[in-house]
Amino acid sequence: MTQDDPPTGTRADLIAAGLHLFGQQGFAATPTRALAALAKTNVASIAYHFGGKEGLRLACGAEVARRIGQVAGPPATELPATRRDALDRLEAMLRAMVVFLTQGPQAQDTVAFILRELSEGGPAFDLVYDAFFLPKHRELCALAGMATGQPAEAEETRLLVFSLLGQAVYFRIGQPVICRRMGWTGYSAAETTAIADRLAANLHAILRSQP
Amino acid sequence: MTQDDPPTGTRADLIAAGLHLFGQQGFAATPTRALAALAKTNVASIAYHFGGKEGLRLACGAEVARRIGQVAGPPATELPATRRDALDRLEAMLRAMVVFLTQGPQAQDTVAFILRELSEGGPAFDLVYDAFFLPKHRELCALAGMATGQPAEAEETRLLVFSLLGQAVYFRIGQPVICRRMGWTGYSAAETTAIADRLAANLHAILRSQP
DNA sequence: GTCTATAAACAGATAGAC
DNA sequence: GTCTATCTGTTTATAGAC
Repeated sequence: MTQDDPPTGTRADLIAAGLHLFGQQGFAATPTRALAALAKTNVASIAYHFGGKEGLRLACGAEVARRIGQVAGPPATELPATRRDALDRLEAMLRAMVVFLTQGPQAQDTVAFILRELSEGGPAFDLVYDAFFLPKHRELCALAGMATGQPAEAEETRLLVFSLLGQAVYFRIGQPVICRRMGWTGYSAAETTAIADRLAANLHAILRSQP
Repeated sequence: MTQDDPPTGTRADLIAAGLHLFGQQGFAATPTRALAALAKTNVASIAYHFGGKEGLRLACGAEVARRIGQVAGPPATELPATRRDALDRLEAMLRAMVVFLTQGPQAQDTVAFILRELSEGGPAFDLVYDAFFLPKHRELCALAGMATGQPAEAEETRLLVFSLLGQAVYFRIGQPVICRRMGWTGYSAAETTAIADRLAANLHAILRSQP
């Protein structure tokens, strides 16, 4: 139910509506009527399918965990052979993350929903932390550790990885500020590339100066 | 009224309650009764002093702009003489920002409120952008431009400054994730220092590799 | 499974005494 | 300026027809 097939029909429509509206306006600010209207169904179906508004929120969290499991895949079977390989893999993952955060068709809703749950301390947060954040961060730490020569789970390495991730996440969270200051109307392909190039340059500079 | 003396009495209590609760739970999720209770007054006083809940939100925004104006001060009169000076000033400002974001007695509420308004696209956002974000970012760009030898308002410079800021902001926004992964219970002095050292090291690595 | 109609709780705003 | 009591609209959840 967490890792299996995607939901269908009215359930899927309501979850899609939940991801979109909860992510955009927040949980409390979203009336059930708006959810039902966006999903082209009636308010009662929320209670029928999920037991209530709160149940829909949890179902959205489960769906996010499922989608992310699909995209991220297993945490890479073999470790890279050389420092150079580790650095390349780190850059590839960082670039993929920027693309996922700034572009992404349905990813936009997924990302917004997670960030909402994070800032609201919502119940879906634990789910996503265990299913995604923790394993992904460990994977990045293993690569960063190999690139710097330090232990993967050392405090410095974990903090270093967070500082790298933070740059990417900020461009999603601070989008309104950034776009206004940059004179952009949004993130199209050109802007995403500019951001990814900047962060890749930072990555190399930071890791090169490390040991 | 925007730059003058701080509010007093019931007005101040309500604004403090607004900053705290709006920042923590969001605007829509905060009932007026909770605001009145925290401010140790009655619900009617919100309408009396601010015209309504929305008015209180704006007053909170104005108060944030006022506090920030106090802390940030004027944008530094003279530019640094050498590249080395520019780098030192950048590091000092970055460290001050980390302390402001992670420590800070009343700053915690102030920061949370701004981030809420940012993510909700609230009306207080424009106020804070003009009063703080834009001038501060310009100041940082001037320093970064001097440190890298590029024009202060070049796209690369503006993006570089955002990537530096993003690291700092993320440690505030992602606090729940970060603390769980690091095994921290919160940000005390030791953790703040560790973060600031990490970001200062990143700053030097990035700017050194720039030109 | 889907829908309409309604119930019960709650929201923000306000009138009017003090 | 402060407060209690109340008004009016909206919310979520549910009962019951189809």
